[in-house]
Amino acid sequence: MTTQRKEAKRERILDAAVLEIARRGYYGTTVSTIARRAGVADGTIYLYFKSKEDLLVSIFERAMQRFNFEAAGIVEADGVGAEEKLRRFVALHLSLLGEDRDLAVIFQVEFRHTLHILERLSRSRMRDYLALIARVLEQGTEEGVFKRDLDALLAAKMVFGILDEMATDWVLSKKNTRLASRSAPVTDLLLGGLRTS
Amino acid sequence: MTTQRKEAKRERILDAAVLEIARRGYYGTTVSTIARRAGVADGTIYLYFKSKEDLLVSIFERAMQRFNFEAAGIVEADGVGAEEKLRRFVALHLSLLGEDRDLAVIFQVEFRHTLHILERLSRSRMRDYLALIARVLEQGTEEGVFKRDLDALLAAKMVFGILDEMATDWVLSKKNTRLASRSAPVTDLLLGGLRTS
DNA sequence: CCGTAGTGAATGAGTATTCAGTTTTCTGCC
DNA sequence: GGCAGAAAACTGAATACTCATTCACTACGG
Repeated sequence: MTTQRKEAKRERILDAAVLEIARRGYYGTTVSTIARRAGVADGTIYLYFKSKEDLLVSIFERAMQRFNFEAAGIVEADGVGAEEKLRRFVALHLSLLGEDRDLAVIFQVEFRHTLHILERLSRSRMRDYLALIARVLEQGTEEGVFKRDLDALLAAKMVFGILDEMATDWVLSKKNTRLASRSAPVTDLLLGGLRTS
Repeated sequence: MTTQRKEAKRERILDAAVLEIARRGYYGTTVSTIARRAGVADGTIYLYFKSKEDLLVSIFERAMQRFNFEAAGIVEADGVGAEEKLRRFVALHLSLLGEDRDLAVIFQVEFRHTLHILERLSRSRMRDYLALIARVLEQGTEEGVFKRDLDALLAAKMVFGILDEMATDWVLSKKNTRLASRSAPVTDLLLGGLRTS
């Protein structure tokens, strides 16, 4: 079997897992259910993934790879100011999650299942993502547009916190709003704060 | 048995549950383990709680009652400006979680187990908590110190998002920092934003 | 001495993972 | 092309658990 065909099957299993886990939750989804949706036998799952948990982590890895790739494109753009980069970053985060509700559910809910999984995830790709935000903030202070005394990493976590809460709130809301529509108010608050200027 | 003694036993079970679930996770903790730590038989748990899930929800209810009580005290204080109220609110949130790591773990991780539980929780006490933040922001716009065009509820969610991320980050970090030490930078960013003024 | 509270072994449902057997794909040869 | 044999991929029923919940019985307090 060619590498390409194997890769495609792996993707099919991951897609099936995203769909089922988003709807029934990680513990509510059996490996059999995922296998059935992917059109393979239960045992086949274990040819591609070490365990059910490994499957969940692989969903995360695949998604974060895309997130980080796109985010890096924004951060590394030449001749773009920090403010504009931040604007784009916020829009990107909200768009990527807002365009795939199943994935959003998994990111906002299912990945937080146990301290153990959360620790594993946050130690990996998550760090890179936060570092990218921090880079934008550092650029901003260098340009003199962002405050001089900013702790870039801490501030990056706050930026992430806002985006994360927007996503969770959207996932939980029944209303049919677009997540990306919150880009502007989020950026405004981040840049200008609550105070009147 | 007096109501008081019954209440005390219920509290003991809740305390035991907080401790065990924080350490092993909800799914990693058996009802037997909780019973053993509380010094009661397995069956006794079911005299006080409908199910294991009800136990988790009861932990949330008990904690949120305290949170909301203390938060309401801040929001309803007479003769205090919105900026100062926000400062106090941030400090309160970070202190309450920072002083009880087990409870913090449960809040930041275990409560988010399934969409189902999260929905249940966010529809109840969580709403009130957000509403309290929103009230402070509204007061600020009325006073003219906060921006006029603020969507108070949306901004409240952003405030909450930052606090929530600070707490999660603290829970996941091995370092021995105090969560409350982040009060000042959080408040600064919220009030003044990233931009130089 | 009775009703309330508590007990903990038994139940029964659920399911991740394995593995002996089957099918498909690949390889080298005519 | 086509074919045998080997290797790789796949299958799904059986295994080997784990645990929430129940309930017949016991102990206790008023």
